[in-house]
Amino acid sequence: MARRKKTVASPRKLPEQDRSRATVDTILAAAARILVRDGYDAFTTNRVAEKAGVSIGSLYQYFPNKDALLGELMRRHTHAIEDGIEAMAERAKSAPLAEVVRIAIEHNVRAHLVDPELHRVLSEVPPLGKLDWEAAFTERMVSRVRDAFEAKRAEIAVADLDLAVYLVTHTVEAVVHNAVTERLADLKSGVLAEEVTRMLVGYLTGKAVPAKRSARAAAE
Amino acid sequence: MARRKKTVASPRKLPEQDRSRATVDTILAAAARILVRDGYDAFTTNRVAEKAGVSIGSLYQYFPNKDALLGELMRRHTHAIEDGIEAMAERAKSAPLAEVVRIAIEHNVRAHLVDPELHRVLSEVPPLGKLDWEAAFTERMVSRVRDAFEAKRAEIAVADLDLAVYLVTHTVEAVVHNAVTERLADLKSGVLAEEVTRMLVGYLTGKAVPAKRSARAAAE
DNA sequence: GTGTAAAGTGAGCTATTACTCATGTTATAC
DNA sequence: GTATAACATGAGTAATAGCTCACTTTACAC
Repeated sequence: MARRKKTVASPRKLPEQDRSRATVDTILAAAARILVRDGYDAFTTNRVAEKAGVSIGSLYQYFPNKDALLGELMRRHTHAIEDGIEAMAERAKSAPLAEVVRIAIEHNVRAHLVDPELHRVLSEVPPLGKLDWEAAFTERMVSRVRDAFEAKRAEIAVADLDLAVYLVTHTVEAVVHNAVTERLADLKSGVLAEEVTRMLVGYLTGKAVPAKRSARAAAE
Repeated sequence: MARRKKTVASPRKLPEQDRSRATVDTILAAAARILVRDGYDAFTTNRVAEKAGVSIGSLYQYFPNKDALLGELMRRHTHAIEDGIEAMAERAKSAPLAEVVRIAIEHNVRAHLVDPELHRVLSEVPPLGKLDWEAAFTERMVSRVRDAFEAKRAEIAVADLDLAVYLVTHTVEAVVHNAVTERLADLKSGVLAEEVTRMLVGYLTGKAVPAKRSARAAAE
């Protein structure tokens, strides 16, 4: 490392022609590839430029510093995830408690399955840290879940609502996050989501929730 | 960074006199302090030596490289935690399921409350990574919980025992880990442990677990 | 076709890091 | 008291990181 003081900041120059937009994309693609394949240690600006097939000069024409490059990578990944979050929040409004929990989990699962490896690396990256990035997801989830729980207060048997929100959100985040690398099959099949839902709803309502028979038939 | 290839390795020289043992302790104390207060970026060997009030030469007399210093820090912290783990495992053997879960949580809480800040930083450190270190705790917990669950199989209503073990261990770890920074009061008072126990036991047995009025929520 | 701005280049500067080694100081052995 | 090993020092080295800048090439406007 040589210097590291600046924060993210906006691109030094906004790409105007298609050529340069392509360059930016190439750089970001190379950055992601290096991060995923070789880890953060190998993630140097020179290496990114080399792998992207452009000169470092070009890289620094569009990214004022290393953190900005990382930041843009996060921005784009986040953006790719957030499509549909509003739709889910909407669905949750008029849904029963169990469905709210299920939706929260589903959303979380979806977020983790958009380029899972990149997601994982980004969440472990030091500079802006999990504290700035992954925590942002959790925080947004927390506030949505909070709202939903308040609306369904009557159905919830837990005395301390804050604690309930904390437990639910962090359980979901952690279980799903780890499942990406440890139980991917259960994640994709929905088995894990169903099990966690049962656990959380049971806890929240204070009543046992019977297991559905396999797969996840919606029927009733 | 200049070089970084070697793995942990043992001390270059074993301190024989009290003077040098004190030096080693001072170095480790400074290392911990820097990690906790200024983060991993500030954790350079020169800085550690400076803050410890010894020369870098001395540092490298007892630690063959930077990772070894970090490794020893982890070793000592781990050691401080593991006192009593056997006693707990023993207690768990003859305990009912609910008690097994509670003991697992208690152990985890205890582990996180031995120098909580250091614990957190160590678990986020890149080199040996959470993958080598914190995961080691979880893994040991996983295997103990597995054994305990198998012994109590009859009481457990969850079909997939593997999944149950996975859910329980990762929930405990994540919830407790985050609680250190987000809900320390509930962690220390035992409220969080009780709540998580209720949630997990309810899930495992398939029956709702009534809230106790233990600890601090007096009358009924 | 010519002027101008965008896009692209890469040698090299500066800062910093992990680590060495020749040398000095203190404690123990006898 | 002296020899010897343990302990301690810190200026210096090699590697590598982030980033600059003087310069060339390409595309667009007219």
